[in-house]
Amino acid sequence: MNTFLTHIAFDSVVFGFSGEKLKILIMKYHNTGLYALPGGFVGLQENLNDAVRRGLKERTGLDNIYLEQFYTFGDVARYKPEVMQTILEANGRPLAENTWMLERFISVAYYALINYEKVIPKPDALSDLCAWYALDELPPLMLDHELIVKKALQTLGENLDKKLVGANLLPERFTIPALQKVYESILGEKLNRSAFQRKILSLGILKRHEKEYSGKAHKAPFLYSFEEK
Amino acid sequence: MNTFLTHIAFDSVVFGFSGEKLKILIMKYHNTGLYALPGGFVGLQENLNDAVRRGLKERTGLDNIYLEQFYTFGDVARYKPEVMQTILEANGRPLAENTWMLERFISVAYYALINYEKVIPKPDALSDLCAWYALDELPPLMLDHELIVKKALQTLGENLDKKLVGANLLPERFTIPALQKVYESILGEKLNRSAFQRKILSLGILKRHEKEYSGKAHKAPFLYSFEEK
DNA sequence: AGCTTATTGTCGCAAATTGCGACAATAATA
DNA sequence: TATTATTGTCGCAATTTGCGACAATAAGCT
Repeated sequence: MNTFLTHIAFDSVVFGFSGEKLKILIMKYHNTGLYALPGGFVGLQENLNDAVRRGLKERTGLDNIYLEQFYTFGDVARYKPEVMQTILEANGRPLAENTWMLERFISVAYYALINYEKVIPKPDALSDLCAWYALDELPPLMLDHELIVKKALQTLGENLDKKLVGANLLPERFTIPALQKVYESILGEKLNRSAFQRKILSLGILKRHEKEYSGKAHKAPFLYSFEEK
Repeated sequence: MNTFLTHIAFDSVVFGFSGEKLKILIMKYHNTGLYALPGGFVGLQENLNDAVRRGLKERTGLDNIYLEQFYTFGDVARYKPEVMQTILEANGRPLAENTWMLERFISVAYYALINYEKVIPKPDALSDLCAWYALDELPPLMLDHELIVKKALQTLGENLDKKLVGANLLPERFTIPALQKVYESILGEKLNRSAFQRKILSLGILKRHEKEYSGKAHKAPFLYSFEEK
């Protein structure tokens, strides 16, 4: 007996920021060469959002992740049973017990923003790799996962200014210039430095701390964190 | 044998504008007193978006409707099999053949914007009413449908300025003051008249036509339509 | 035909926001 | 002490927005 809802899956686009680049978590399935977004299924008695958080916890070890649902993909064309069959066979899973996984799925997609440094990605039972890939160096992804990534990035860009979501990609204390680099990678364009600083600070939700001495030969920037309230 | 995907439904919040008020389409199920959003299920070989358009066509008679997916509701708490059972029994549908309808559903929600005048709402086989209700005079809706409406309105407000989506609620030719009333009902606030006119016209996507003589004792406004290109 | 009323199209101006360069203030190095 | 790279701010022009003023109607009323 199956313990998950049939025909429903979720996929997560997990963003992190490192080396001045935006990266996402990608899985690689055993013995298949197939790359995919981390995803999963919804338990019979489990809230959809909880299922996604459970999946993220398994992949990253983190609770309390910034998470947004952005689109549900439901085209027939994304139904390719031979792909799932390949994955199951490569893992020695009997098809007879997993026929529900060969049926058509609709996938609810979420994006997550996390602090890159806090994560040690963990593969699941079917995969031998879960790792960061820069957005401009992604391997070919299976099914429509490249489309999902594209739409995630677009939605993230549109939501950037609602509060200060971009800062979820940085450590708890961060500098304004670092935040600007996050914005620039998401939007794919350079922003004016002084205008950016003025705009961010005018939101009035950042608290200034000590300076950060990088060891480089120039003025040290201040560190900021979210203001508690 | 069931011809729809199990565990997946869709609901539509169909907006129209009439009498200076925002309205939505609401169904009433036979012999139950239950009010609900128009919705349906996805055929085994049917794209999700196409299923929603099919449902809208059945309810409104219209093709080519402005449609946006805005959220997928997947909490366990929205699973109330007794509600669906009540509806089926009130229609004399044998439960034995419809057990899939008593299982838990995840619902993908869409909002549609249509020209009120072009629609003659049609009930479906299970309902005896499909009619317009002003947003501030809605009957109590079943399950979480009031939450769905609330989120639809919120999303619509956030997307109002992307192009000129609000104009989809008006006839092909409309006046700027009429458009302003649409915006005001969606946003729930008064807008400055001259600033609104200037902003809308500055988008440069409206074409001016003849004046509209209302028979009232004052200057007649110009009619506009979307510029073709 | 004038006078009145309600509403529309525009304009002007002040206030707020944004783009962009200038400049002084560092932190480390030579 | 001079040099270099980067940061925090300021000033100013350009753009956008909020808001009132005013002329231009369409029709009703004497």
